[in-house]
Amino acid sequence: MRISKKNGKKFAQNLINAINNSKKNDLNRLITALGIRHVGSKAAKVLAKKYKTMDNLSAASFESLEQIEDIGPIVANSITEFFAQDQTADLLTKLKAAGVNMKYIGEKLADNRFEGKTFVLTGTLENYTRQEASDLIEKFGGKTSGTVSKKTDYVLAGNEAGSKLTKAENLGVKIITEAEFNEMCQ
DNA sequence: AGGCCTCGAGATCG
DNA sequence: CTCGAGGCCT
Repeated sequence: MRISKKNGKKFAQNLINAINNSKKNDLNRLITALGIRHVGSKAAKVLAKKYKTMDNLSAASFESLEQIEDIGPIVANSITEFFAQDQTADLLTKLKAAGVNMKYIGEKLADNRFEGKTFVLTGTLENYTRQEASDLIEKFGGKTSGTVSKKTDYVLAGNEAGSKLTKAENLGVKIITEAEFNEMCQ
């Protein structure tokens, strides 16, 4: 499957973003920006960690991909088809020539205080962007998700929190304020 | 069946 | 940003 007209606009925008952010780029961000079907930020992270470099990923076999946790046959197929395209190879060559980082940067603190904990963010935070809060949680070994379920450990609620807050209350999920979150990160 | 990621669309805000 | 629909994985 080639890149359709429908996806062209998004593709171009993602490409621009990838280039602009290249200074602090980690591999997972670049993978996300490629706009591979069924591969968003979560899957990109898993792929970056597994293959370490874009070269390794582009050469990955269907069998190899399918064995990865959370990656099934549909997603694996989507990835191999993407890298089989001539224009993908051209694109990667150009990005490389432009100095875009193609390697995984494994950064993790020794502090795993949030190990095994799942957070859901809702509302607007005062001192963090969503991205920063999310990065912070991950550096402490925790995870962030988009939907509240009984598996959620904490819902970090900022101002103007939405329906996730109600759902958290119904499920009896622990709700924390930004101030409480700060204390947990001290 | 359950969980949640991905993606598109419509409100939000600087 | 938030939400809902759709789809993938276990």
